Amino acid sequence: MKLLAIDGNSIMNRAFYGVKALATSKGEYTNALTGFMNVLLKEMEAVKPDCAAVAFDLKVPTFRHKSDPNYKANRKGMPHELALQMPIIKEMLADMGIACVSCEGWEADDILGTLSKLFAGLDECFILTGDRDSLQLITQTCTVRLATNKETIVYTPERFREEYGFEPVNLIDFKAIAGDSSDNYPGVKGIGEKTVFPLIRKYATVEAVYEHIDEAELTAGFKKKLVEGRESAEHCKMLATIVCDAPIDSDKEKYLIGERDEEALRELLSRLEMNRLMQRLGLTGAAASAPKPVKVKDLPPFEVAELTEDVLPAAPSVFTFDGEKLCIALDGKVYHTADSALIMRYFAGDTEKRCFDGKTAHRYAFGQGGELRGLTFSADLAGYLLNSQASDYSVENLCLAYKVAYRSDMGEYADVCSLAPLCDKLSAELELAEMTALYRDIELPLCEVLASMEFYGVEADTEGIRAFGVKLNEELEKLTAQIYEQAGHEFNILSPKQLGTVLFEELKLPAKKKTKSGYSTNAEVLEELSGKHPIVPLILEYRTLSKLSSTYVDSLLEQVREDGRVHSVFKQTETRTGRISSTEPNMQNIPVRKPLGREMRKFFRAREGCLLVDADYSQIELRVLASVCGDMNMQEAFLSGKDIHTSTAAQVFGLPEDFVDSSMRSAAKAVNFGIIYGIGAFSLSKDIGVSVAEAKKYIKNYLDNFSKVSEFMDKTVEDAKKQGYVTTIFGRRRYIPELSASNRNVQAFGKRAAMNAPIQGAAADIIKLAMVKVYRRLKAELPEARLILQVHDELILEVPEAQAQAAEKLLKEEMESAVDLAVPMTVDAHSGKSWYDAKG
DNA sequence: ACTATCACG
DNA sequence: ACGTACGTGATAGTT
Repeated sequence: MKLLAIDGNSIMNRAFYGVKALATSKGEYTNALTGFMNVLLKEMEAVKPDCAAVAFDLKVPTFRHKSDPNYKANRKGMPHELALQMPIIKEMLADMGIACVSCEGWEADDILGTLSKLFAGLDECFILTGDRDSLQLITQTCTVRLATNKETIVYTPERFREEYGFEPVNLIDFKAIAGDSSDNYPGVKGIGEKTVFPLIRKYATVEAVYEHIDEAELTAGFKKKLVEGRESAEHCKMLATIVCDAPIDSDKEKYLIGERDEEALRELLSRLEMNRLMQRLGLTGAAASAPKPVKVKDLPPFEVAELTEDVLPAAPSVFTFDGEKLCIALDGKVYHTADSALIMRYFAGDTEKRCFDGKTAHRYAFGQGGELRGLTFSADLAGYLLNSQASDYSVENLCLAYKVAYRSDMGEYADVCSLAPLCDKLSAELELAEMTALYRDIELPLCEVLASMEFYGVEADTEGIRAFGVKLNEELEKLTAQIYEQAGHEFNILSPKQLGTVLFEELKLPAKKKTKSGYSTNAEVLEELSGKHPIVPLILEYRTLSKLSSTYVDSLLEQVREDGRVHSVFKQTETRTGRISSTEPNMQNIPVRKPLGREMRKFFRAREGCLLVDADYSQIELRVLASVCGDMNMQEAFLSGKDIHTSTAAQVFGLPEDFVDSSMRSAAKAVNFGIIYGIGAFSLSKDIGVSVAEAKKYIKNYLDNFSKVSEFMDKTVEDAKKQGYVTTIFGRRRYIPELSASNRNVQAFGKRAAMNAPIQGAAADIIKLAMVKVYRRLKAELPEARLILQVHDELILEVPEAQAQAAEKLLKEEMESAVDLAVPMTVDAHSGKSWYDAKG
């Protein structure tokens, strides 16, 4: 028989620290559970055992209070966030038919040892742990599978010998002398691994080492220490030895993997919102042969029929649409059709509709020269507003998360059949979370705007791009030759590994080892090295050009459609802050900061007879901050139309504005950015090239001058801790589970995210609202003008030349008046034939 | 699938 | 003692 024996504590611990903070919408922690199950399933797949057992320590983690005298003693134990997940994993394992073994007074290690003895001989045993202690258990039939952050290392006796140079069983002798800080036994003081390796390789055991201590090749000092530490070594050998006779059940049959209790598992995983795992276990979806939850089984099935002219709904209905096939659910019946004329008849009707993925339906309607009317709900958008950090807003997942029966019994119509109760539930949740207005007035109408932007796209000058690419490639070839010459040989310049070897080993440039896998060669490092060797600037140049060539020339050309335009996809449920994102291609990161890259923007242009009208908010995030924190000093700068960075510099440096020079202004600019991002002195100092102490002074001066900003940040973090989320002025939420993590860095990140979200999020709300308003006014007043792009604080229209001026005025007006805050939302607008020209 | 890098706001 | 600013997407190299 094959046994997979798992060190439950060790793997849970690894999973807890290795998997980012995860929690359910109710705040229940799930990261260790997720990590554990991922490893478990992977190992089951690899080992294919008949038996399995998970060993746990029985030291029950207690929830001691600070006033408890034992509090300190417990501090090094398990963090609460992990402790809370321990009983759950046991329940989960039980539901999976896997035995959990623990034993009063015995550690998980000992249980593993005992199991390995039980399954010795004709059986095979695989021990899964994250702890190298167990390597002593390796035998011909017992393999240790060591879980690391990346992969599982399989330790056979051969593999162990290769690495350590002695037999697995002598690991205890090694540790007895070298000690083990994590298990807290000292070994022999003053003797480390380096000294012990040759000793154990030669003599194998502690006893033998002392027997031959006179002939050993050791300095007198080491010998003395060894002799003095003899007692400790012998004691530690006992501590290091895993005991193999724990009183556990010795009936092998008891460890056979049993049947899963699918019902219980489904309920547990669904409560924990571990949807991917459910899928992996085949507990959801039409494909699952598992018995359906009673709820669904008892519901009456929908009658399925082809949609025809005479059954076009006159009453409110729900629909799904995948780009070809329309499915409508109404009164316990599902109607479906792929007939575009019929689909458009349905879409054009004013009757109330609720759906999933309204953007796709809208875009299809535009493609057919019509429109979708009467849409009052799109479930994906509601799911996104309720929890912007979920990764999947499918109907199935939403049903799971909001406890609505998913009608998997209806096969391909499962989504549409589940949709009406799901929308009801989501509407109620939006109301509870006070996001109905945000939903109704911004998010839902925006999906039509985005559909329109995707449908119209933006014209791309393929000839121009091609020619630009040719020029780049000529330059790249020259650079390649020069770089090879400087290096003395050919290599792959884009390989960080090879480049690192060339720069830091062959050319002996000073390295700061930064990344996990080797030398860091990013632009920041290379900039510093720029004067030290002529190859460095060549490489920087090569990187720049090759980025332009691969990302912005080659791949862009592939994305231009037959109509000569690129139709980016604008994702509305992607970011945690409320921004939209852009893909295929990403039109929100087209180069602009450096002159050469900026040239790219000449290739995005208005179609014949049109101009592009471009408008962007000036300092929208700082204006939002000034407004929401109520700092009159900061507001004054915006109200009087001052340059905010100069004004900030004057205050931070305590000088009149006339005395602020450009380096002071740019330092102040960095401080302003830092404030928005949740400032840290270290990063600020790195950014502007001053000492950390100096940076600290800047920050203190800033916060002293703008005291309301400081108060706002503190209060925001407080609120986030109390409620679990922060909100924007429009009520958009972002949950910050990281704030209750035990890891300090994770917590620090949570704080910064909490400070940033109300600002970045409000700016996103504002431009989204502006987009809806601009879209509506254009439709009414300048129907030939199109909103075609959004770049976070910037909107771009394509407008017939004669109407460009009017459009520019309209655009500026609507953007500036989208919200009424304590400071003006100033907008700069320009027109031009290309994006380059229109950017001003 | 992950890492390093770099493009944008 | 330790790590280091918010939010994205695309590419090429590496595992």
